Amino acid sequence: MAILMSPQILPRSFYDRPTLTVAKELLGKYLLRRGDAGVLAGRIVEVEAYVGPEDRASHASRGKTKRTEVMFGPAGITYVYLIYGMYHCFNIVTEQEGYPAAILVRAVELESGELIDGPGRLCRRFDISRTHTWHDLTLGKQLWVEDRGERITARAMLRAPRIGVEYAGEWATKPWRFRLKGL
DNA sequence: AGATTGATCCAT
DNA sequence: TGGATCAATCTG
Repeated sequence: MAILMSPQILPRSFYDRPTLTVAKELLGKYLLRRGDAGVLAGRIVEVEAYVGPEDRASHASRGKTKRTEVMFGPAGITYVYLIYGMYHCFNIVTEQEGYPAAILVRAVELESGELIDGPGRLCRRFDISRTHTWHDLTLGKQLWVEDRGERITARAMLRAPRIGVEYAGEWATKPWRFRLKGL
């Protein structure tokens, strides 16, 4: 007998684990955004992990600054930054407080089937901007992530180097991008 | 391939 | 305080 699972808001304990584990498990979860027009849902289909103070691709690799201190914060909060003066990028902070790590959400699939491919396009569609940084995703208000019971196997995902971090030397080659196959 | 755009960071 | 840089996207 199948167990029907009602959507579960991901708790802090989900995010407070090794970032690569959280990144893989975020595939198939749903990003939800409540706005004036109702609730928009997107199935997360691509993410990238930024892990620890040594990761030279990570904004946190040059230490704690006003911008990056959120990456050192508690798991389950958001880090949203502006890139190239034009686009926002939405990240989820992971691991224990004091350890800088986050996951960039790069693509989602809407319930209509439309693919929102790219972090800037995602933030534009979901109306996410820097004002949402430090938002707590575990409260189910405005912005949260749900488990709807879907499980993604390792062979259903593509693993590849992260995009746009060629400056990061050996860190640029780490296969810390995860994307569902066959989109 | 080149333009766009402005917040951020550090030193020239 | 100036200038290089940038976890992207669009247009050609």
